[in-house]
Amino acid sequence: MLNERSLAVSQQCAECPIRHRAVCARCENDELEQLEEIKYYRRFEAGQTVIWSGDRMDFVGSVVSGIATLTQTMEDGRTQMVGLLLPSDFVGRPGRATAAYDVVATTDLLMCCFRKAPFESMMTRTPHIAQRLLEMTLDELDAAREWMLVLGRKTAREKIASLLSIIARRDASINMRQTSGALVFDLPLTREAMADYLGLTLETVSRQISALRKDGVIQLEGKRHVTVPDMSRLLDEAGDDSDGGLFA
Amino acid sequence: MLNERSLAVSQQCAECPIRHRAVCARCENDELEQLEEIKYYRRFEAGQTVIWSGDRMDFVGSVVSGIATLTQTMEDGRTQMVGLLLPSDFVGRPGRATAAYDVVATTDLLMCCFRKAPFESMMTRTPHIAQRLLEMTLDELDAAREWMLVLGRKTAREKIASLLSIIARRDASINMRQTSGALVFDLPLTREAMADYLGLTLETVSRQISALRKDGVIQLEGKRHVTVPDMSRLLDEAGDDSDGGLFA
DNA sequence: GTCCACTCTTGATCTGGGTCAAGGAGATCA
DNA sequence: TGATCTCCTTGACCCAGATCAAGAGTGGAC
Repeated sequence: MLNERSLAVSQQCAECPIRHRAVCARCENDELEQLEEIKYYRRFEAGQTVIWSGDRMDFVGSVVSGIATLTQTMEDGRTQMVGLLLPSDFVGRPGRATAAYDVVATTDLLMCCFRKAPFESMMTRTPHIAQRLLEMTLDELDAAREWMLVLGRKTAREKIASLLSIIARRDASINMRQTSGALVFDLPLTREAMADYLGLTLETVSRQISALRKDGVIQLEGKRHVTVPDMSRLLDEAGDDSDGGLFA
Repeated sequence: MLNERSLAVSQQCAECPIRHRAVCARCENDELEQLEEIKYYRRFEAGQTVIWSGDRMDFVGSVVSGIATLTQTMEDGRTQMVGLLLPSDFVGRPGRATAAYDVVATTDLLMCCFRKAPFESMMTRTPHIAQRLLEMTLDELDAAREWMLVLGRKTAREKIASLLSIIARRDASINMRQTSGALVFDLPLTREAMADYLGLTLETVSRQISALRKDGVIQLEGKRHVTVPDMSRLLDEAGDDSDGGLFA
């Protein structure tokens, strides 16, 4: 998941948000070289599944560009998105053989992968890599818990506003497309994907977005291009007291 | 959060589920002694707050006995429980100065704490402690994501059944109170706490528990003492396809 | 062009769970 | 033997969001 630390890292390294530094910003050159040897890139088209829940997973890696989602599905088809993977976010779990969630590319996606076994052995030899992964995992845990509040207690309108704030903030940090006070960005998700993230139906998502537009909280150009004239207004709609600490 | 690994650990060490081994089962004796030097116990009564969200947190630790909850609260009073801390579960975050959630003792609670600064420096010197914490954190992350599905997509009845399965399974692992095929345990939470965990109101929790009782899925003796005659029936009600991987 | 597929919007209606309200069942204390 | 408090149950009613249904853009293929 996205957070301030990984954003900072991704800004350092434009070509590849990882350059192994998202994995470990403290690595020395020889360690980076070792990582270099076991890394490879994988490219996915929008809509492609990166890995299915339950599949054998013999790599770990992180997102270079594009967006992927983590989803869980019940046997009757109900699905819940449990994570949004943005550039520099880490995927995979050292110490586990199979994937726990479906990972799907929402947009065209480039991933930087490391074969799991050598990555793990490197981890035992290079303590600060484990520490770095621990920090990242704790950030993700916080994000997941933040999202539990959204799912459990917020209204549909608040949920939409929460999601828009997250995307807006992430986009502002990465692209710096601010002019005046307004934030402008493109929604990287369909209404259905937003619904799966928010525990809503796509109709409700559509209705609430329309309502926010009607009330002037956001402006829409087409279906995906969003302008937020007043970010604090949006945060207010999201019901977030604190401005900090929230991310995807 | 509870999981199979930490359960196994807690079974090894009856007196104190940690004995530092929940922190690291691989520690050598001299490392254990170092931990011994910086450890201390704290005792809380049922209902007491261990720490408030935003407070300075200068320790990490884990639960020895009793149950605590992690909750988030919005300024209008809506609250969402984001974690249930059972014996051997870890609390606190290396590298962060303030608590992110309210931690409240639900029952009388004994915690084994370590002062944060020395614990952190020990962590950098003892790589497998960081790895152990990483494993535990990844387990918690999985649990949080599992819970996102519960919060986002399950019905009230399924939510109750999910929570009961978790508690039943945890209790079965710890206390081994199985006779015949039935599981028997006491609910460690009030209806209100269950509601906060499940994103429901306490009235709905009460109604759904009554419904499950009426339908023979569970039996109740008093308000808290539960018998599950057929665990697979309960799991079925919870809508869980897979039996594994679920915990609090 | 004009199909077709996909995504999105909007309306009408229904319903699960929230809200409000009135007790009940145990505890603890005097 | 109540008095009171906390926790829980149950009923009546209501509403936010689900469901069902009917289009409206939009864009690619031919």
